[in-house]
Amino acid sequence: MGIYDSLNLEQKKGVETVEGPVLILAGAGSGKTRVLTHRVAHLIHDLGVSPFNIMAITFTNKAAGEMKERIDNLVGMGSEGIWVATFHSSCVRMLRRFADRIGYDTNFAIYDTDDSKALMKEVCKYCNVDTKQYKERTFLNEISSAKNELINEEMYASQNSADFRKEIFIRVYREYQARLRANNAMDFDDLIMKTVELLKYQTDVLKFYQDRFHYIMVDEYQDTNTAQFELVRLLASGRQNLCVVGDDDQSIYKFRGANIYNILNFEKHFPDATVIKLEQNYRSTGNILNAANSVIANNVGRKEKKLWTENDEGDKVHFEMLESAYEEADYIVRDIVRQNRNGKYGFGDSAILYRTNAQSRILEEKFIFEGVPYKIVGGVNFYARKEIKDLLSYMKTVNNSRDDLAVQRIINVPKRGIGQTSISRAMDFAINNDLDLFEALEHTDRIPNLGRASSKIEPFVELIHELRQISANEGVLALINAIIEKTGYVEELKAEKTEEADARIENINELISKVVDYEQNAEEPTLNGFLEDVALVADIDSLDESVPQVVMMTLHAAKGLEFPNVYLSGMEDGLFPSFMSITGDESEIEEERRLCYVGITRAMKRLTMTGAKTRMVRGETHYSSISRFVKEIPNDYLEGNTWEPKPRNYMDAPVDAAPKKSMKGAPLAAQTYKKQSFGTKIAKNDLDYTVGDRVRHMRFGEGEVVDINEGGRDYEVTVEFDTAGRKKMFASFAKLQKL
DNA sequence: GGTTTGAAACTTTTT
DNA sequence: GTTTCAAACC
Repeated sequence: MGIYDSLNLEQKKGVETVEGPVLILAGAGSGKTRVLTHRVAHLIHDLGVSPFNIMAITFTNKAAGEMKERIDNLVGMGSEGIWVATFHSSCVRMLRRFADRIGYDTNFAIYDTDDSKALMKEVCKYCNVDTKQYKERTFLNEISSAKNELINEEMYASQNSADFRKEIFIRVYREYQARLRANNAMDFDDLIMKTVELLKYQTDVLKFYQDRFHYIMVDEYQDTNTAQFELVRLLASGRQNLCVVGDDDQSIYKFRGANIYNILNFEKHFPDATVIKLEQNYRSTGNILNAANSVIANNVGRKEKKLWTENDEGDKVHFEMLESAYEEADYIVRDIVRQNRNGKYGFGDSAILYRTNAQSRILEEKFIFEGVPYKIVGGVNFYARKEIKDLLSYMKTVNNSRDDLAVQRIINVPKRGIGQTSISRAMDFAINNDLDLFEALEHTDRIPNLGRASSKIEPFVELIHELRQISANEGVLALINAIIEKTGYVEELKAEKTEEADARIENINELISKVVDYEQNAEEPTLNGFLEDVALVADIDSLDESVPQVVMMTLHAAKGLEFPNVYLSGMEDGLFPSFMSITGDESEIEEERRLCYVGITRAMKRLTMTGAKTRMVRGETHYSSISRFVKEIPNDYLEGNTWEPKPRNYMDAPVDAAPKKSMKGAPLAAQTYKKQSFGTKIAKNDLDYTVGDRVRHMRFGEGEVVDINEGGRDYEVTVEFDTAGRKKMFASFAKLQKL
C-alpha cells in the first residue's frame, strides 16, 4: 500500500483495529493524528466504508480543520462526506435539524460567556439576589457544572430540595433556563446537554444518527466531560465502533468540567475494549523528553507509560532566573532575535508559553520595541470587543429578534435618546404580556408611561425591519454594510480621530473580511450560519502557522501544537503552579504539573525555561522562588543559573505592603546566586516559627502553627487559621510571617 | 437622559 | 495596573 509503511507497529495496530471499542493512549508527540487520519484512509480505501458513515470529533475548529486537510491528502476525492467537527458544532448541527423536538426555533442563538453573564445579571435582579453575597459567576459556575454532569434545572431542583441553602440556586437555575428558552438561545453547555437529551428521549433521532455514524473517533479524549462522554456513548451504542485517542497526562481542563475518569475507566465502560499504547515520541530531543518524563513522574494515579525516543539527546533544557519580569522578557526576546540572526531558529520556529494571559503584555512591549513580528493567541477575544459585539448584536437581532439581550445591547447604539428608564418600561411590558422585547417595541403605543420615547423607538424598529429585508434579499455582506451605513457606526468612530477609534475601525474591517470569507467558503451561506461560526470559534483557531512570527499563548492554548524552539516563561511558584492551586490538595498541583508536562513536550529541539524573582501583579510587587516543577528536573537534563533565597531574608522580604523604594534595599542585596543548586533544602532552624506560634499568611490571615513536617526538599507546615480553617502548605512559598 | 468621575474588583486556565 | 460599575452632576 505504501501509505502505512511509515507507521510503527503500535500505530499500525491503531489503524487496523476498527471494530469495537478502542482506546489509544497516545503520549505527547507519538503521532496520534497520523494514526487517526490513516485509520480513516484505511476504512475508506481498504474496507470500502463510505465517508458518509465516519465521524471524527475534536475540541477546536483548528484541530478539525487540520484533520480534514490531512485526511484529504491521504484519501483525496470523497473525503468531504466525512463528518469532522468539534463537539459543539456537531451538537449545533443536530440541534438545528431537530430543534422543534425540544421547543426551539431552528435559528436559535448561541450565547457566549459574556452573553450568559449579562443574562445572569438580569436573572439575579429579577430573583432579588444580593449580588454582594452571591456573585453572578457563582451561579454560572454552579449551573455549568450541573450541565456538564447532565443535571438539568428540574433534576437539580429535586436533587437539592432538602438543602435550604440551595434554594436560591434552584430558583436562579430555573429562571436562567426559562429566559434562555424565551430568548430562543442556548449557552455552550446547553449545546451538549440538550443534544444528549434529544438523543436520549427521541429514539428515532438517535436511530437516525446511529444509522449514519458507523465509525466514531474522538480526539483529546482526556478532556471530555460527562455530558460529552454520554453523547459519544449514545451515538456509538449500536455498533460500538468507537475509537478514542488521548493522554491522561495531558488532561488540563478539569476546571471546565473535564472528567479524567472517562479515559482512566474506559475499559470499565467498554469491557471488551482494545487498548493500544503509543509510547515512541517523534517530536522532541532526548533531553527534552527526559525532562518531561521526570516532571510527570511525580504524579500518582496515572496510566503507566514511559515515552521514549530515537531522536538525538540534543541540548540540555536551559533555565534562567531573572531579576524581574522586565528582564525576563528582555532575555527571551533578545535570545529569539539572536537565534534568528544566527539562522538557527526563525521567528516562526519560536513560541513563548505562559500560565496566565496577563504575562503577555510585557513580552508584547519588548517585541514592539525590538521590531520582531509576533502573534498573541487568546487574551481579549476578538469577538468580545465592544464594536464587534455591537455589530454582531444588530445581526443577531435581525436573525432572531427573540434574543432580548442583543436587542437591549443595540437599542441605544448609536445614541438614539432611548435611556434605561424607557428600556425598563418596555421590558416590564414585554414580560407582563409574554412578549419578546422587540415585539413590545413594535407596539410602543400600548406601553404605559413611555411618553416621548416612543417616537425615538419607532425609527429603530423600522431600521431592523429594513435590515431584515436586506439580509433576506442580498445576504450577509450586504447586511453588515447596511448596518454600518445606516447607523453611522464607522462615521462616528472616524470623527473621534483617536488611536483607539482607529483600532476599532480596523477590527470592524476585519469582521467584514470574515463575512466575505464566510460567504465565499460556506457551502450554503446564511446569516444564521455566520453567527454560529462566530459563536463557536476558539482563540487558537485564528493561528496561522505559515506566517513567520513568534507565537505567544497560554499553556492551555498550546496543547496539540509543536515548535522547534520553545520558551516556558514565569516558572515561579505561585504563578506556575498557580497560587490558586497551592491549597494542600495535591490533585490541584497534579493538574498544574500536567500543564507543565504539556508545555515541555511542545518543544522539538530547544527548550528554555525562565522565571522572574520579582513581578508586578495587580499593581503590587510579588517575590517568588523557582517553580517546584523546575526543581523536579534532574541536572542530567537541565542546565543554567538558579537563585535560591536564604530563608531568613525571604521571611523578612516585604510581601504585602512593599515600599516601592525597597527594590534595591537590603533583602534583595543579601540574596545569593548559586550555580546548579536545584533542590536546596531549607533547614528547619531557618524557619523563624515553630509549632504553637502565631503566624500571618498573605491570603488566609492569622493563625496558629499546628504541625511542621519534613517533606522532601521542603517543610510542610500545618496552620489552623482563625477564619480560613486548617491548611497545609510548604514553608518555602507560604510566606508565613511570625507575629 | 446622558456624561463624568472615583472607587472597587480583578486574573488561572476556555468550547 | 486595568477595567467595570455606581453615584453625582450636567
